Order: sequence, then structure tokens, then C-alpha cells
Amino acid sequence: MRNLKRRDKLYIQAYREIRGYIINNGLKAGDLLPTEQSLCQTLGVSRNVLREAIKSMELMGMVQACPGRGTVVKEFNLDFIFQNVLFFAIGEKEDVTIHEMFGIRKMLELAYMSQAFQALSMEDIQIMRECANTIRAKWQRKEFFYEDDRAFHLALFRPLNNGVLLSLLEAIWAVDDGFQLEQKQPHLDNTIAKHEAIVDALEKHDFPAFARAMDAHFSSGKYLSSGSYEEY
Amino acid sequence: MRNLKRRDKLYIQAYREIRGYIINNGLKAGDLLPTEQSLCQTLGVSRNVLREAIKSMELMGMVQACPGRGTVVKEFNLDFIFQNVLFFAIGEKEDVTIHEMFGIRKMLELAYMSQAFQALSMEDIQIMRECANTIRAKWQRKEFFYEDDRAFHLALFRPLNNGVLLSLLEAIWAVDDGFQLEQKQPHLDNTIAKHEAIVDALEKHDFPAFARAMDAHFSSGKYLSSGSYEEY
DNA sequence: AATAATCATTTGTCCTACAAAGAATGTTTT
DNA sequence: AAAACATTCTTTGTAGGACAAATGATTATT
Repeated sequence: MRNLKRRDKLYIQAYREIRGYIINNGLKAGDLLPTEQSLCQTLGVSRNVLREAIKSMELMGMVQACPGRGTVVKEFNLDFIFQNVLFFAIGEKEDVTIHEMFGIRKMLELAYMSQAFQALSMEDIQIMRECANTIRAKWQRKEFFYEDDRAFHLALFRPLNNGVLLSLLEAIWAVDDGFQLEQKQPHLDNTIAKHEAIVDALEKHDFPAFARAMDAHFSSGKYLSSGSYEEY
Repeated sequence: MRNLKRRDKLYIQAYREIRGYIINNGLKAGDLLPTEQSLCQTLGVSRNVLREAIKSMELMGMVQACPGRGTVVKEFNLDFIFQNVLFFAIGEKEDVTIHEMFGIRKMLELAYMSQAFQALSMEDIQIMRECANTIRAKWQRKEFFYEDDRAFHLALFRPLNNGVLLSLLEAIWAVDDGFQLEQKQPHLDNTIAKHEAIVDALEKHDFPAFARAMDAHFSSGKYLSSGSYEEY
């Protein structure tokens, strides 16, 4: 019986090798990759194949190639998601995708909220309070506050020191963000009240209230549950 | 004052052109792109440059190139994004990251298990039973059964029809897989019993037992909780 | 008519060559 | 000696040609 899974195309293998090289050697932003010639020899592929791999990485923002200088590793950020991939998500099916991603974010935040509650320090809570204040201020000036909303949630989970969780939440946020910018934001006032309810509960160190506020935050404004947080 | 932003590299221009072609012409999954030769002429670039653009798209899962056939547009999915997000999240602290990813998988599976329980059909449960049988058989022959383990869990959540969740679970599985293959698998026998406990509960349509089995599945063998599932 | 062989098309891989941009070095000028 | 300029070297950018491999269509064979 022969091998079922044909080997991947060379440029994909090269891509994985280079990605692995960056990770295994702990290359950071600004560090130089070996030259194309050197990588060709090391990996045993032609310069074309190698470039197909590297150009893919460059397009995604992982590295940047400069003639005469070399190829430097860039800070990995998720911009490429909406710049290079997200636009692909047009059509009706992608509404479903966004909805699913939002659902996963909800599940993750609810699953980790008790850990977060324990890990949060006074400083973290203060940061969240400032975010909430900024959000309210921007809302009154009719400005967008996605960045502050994002900062609010990231501050909530940063103390967990869980890099994977943060990466995931950021990735989902980036996608949500890119889409919500286009469509009108519903129930803005509710969103603001919910954020403040969360901080209030944290400042009082009241876990049940915190859990209720988190739960409410993820339920649509239209289905506003019985007003346990209306007083805020 | 001269132009601040030098013109982009050709492969990036080509990438944008092709992306625009797909969108403007409303190409859907399965549709063919023009041939490389044709695109080279249309865009006025060399085949190298064109391929750097197309291979980037292929790596991100937007299209798939087949020799003798052409390059077809693919269904949009997030597999690539998640895999890279997670892979880059690994960084230097492998052990911690793997542990975090396993934790996220646990949280997600537990969060969605009740939905899964309701969505599962008899056929799905039968597939899981077969996976469990295969796992036991391979275990007795001292073979690896990661693929079957993966199939087991994916079968559990496929009926949810949640593409994002599946992508995410698969991505985590892929990373776990790559790392766990090297290290020895602990508590194998427990793993097998736990899988079978899950299927048993599903076949009896007993949600409490199912939830208990799922919970047990994610607790390490060393911390085996009081034997509610020892009888299996 | 079914099967096998052939051919045409398309992508996969490698190669060479030169252009362009940046860095390092050496030279000239002040 | 220091600064400005010119040269050279290294590295990536772009182009084109050549052939292999895979697929699909066509033709020949049984």
C-alpha cells in the first residue's frame, strides 16, 4: 500500500521550515532571516520555491524583505486578517461566521471569567474603569470606541497570563471589529451600561454580580434580561 | 516633494488584482481562475511574480492550484488563520502554550457539549463508537491512535455545524498532535475508558452521565476523581 | 462499446541573468 | 581629522526559458 497523503508542495514545506526556524531560534521583530541563497541551500529548494514561501509570509506581515539588506522578522499582528483575508468573507454565509466567532468569544470569556476574577489586581480594575469612562465619553461625543472596548476586555483577561487565550480573543476581536465598523452598532447605550456594571462588580469584589454582568454583556440588548443591572 | 510611498512590489499588486478579479466577477468556490499564462499577460508581470501572488493566496486557503486543471477558488474558512495564530502564540514557551491550548480546548468542548448532545444523531454516535473501538484495538496493538482520537472529538462537534468551532478545535488538535507525538502518552488506559464512557452515555441518551464523562475526560489520569466512571 | 494509449493543457520546479536598493568601504574634499 | 562623495559588494526584485508532473481530452485499439 502506498502513502495515502502525497507530500505537500515544496513551497509549503519551505514555509513551515522557515516558520519553525523563526520560532525555534527565538527570532524577534527586527532580527534578520538568513539570505535567500543560504536558505535555498539549507532547505534544498530553488530560489523560486523559497520566494513563494517567503513572499507568502511577507504578504501576511510576518516578515519584510528589503533589497540590499535582507529579510527581517516583523512584529506579528493580526492586521492581515482583515486586510488580506477578511474581505474574502463577503456574502451571506459570512454572517454566520461572524456569529459563530462571537459565540466562541462569549464561551471563552464566560469560561475563564472566574479565573480572571481571582487574578485581577486593583490596577487592572482601574484600567478597566478608565476604559469604561473613555467609552462613555466617546459615546456621548458619538465617536467610535472599538479600541477602548477591546482594551477593556483584554485588560480583563491579561492577568490570567494566558497568551493563547489572549491571541485568540484578539483574533476574534479583529474580525468582529472589521465587520462591525461597516454596520451600525445597535444598543450602544446598553453596551455602555453593561461595561460599567462589570467594573462596578469588580470594584466591590462581588463575584455573583460580576458573573451576572458578564452574562448580560453577551446577551443582545433586545433581549435585555430582568433589570438586575438597570440601576447603573 | 517626491512620492512618499514607493509603489508596492509587483507581487502585491498582482495579489490585489487577482483578489479584485475574484470579487468583481463574483467567483465562487469551485470556479476556475484564468491560467497563469493568461494572468501574466493580463497583468503584465512575469510568471515568477504572478506565482508569488497566487501561492500566497493558496497558502491562506483562498484558492487551490492543481496541475493540469488550473487554480480553483476555495470555500472561505478560518483554518489557516487559527493555525497560524496559535502557532505563533507558541513562541519560546512551548510547554506553557501547549498547556494553555489544551485548556482552551477543554473549555470549548465543555461549553459546547450540551449543544452537541442535542444535535447528535444516531449515525454520529455510531461513528464515535467505531472510533472508540478502533482506539481500543490500536491501543492493544500498541499503535498510535491520534487520528482516531481526533476523529472522535470532531464527530462529537460536527453536528453543531459550527465551522469556526471546528476550525479552532482542529487547529488546536494539529498543534497538540505535533508536540505530543514526541513525548510519551501518559494514562493511555484511562483515555480509552473515558472515550468509551462518553459513547456509552450518548447511546443511553443520558446527559448527566455524558457530562460527567466529558468532565472526566479532561481531568488528568493522575487526579482520577471518585470512581463514577470506573465501572466502564 | 469499453479500454488503452496518446496528446494538449496547466501547474511544479529549477536555472540563469540582470536590475535596483541598501550597506560597507574607500576616496576625495574641506 | 571630519565630512562628503564615489565605488563596490551584498541582497532582494523581476524576467524569461526549460523541463517535469499531473490532469483532462482525444484518439487508437481491442
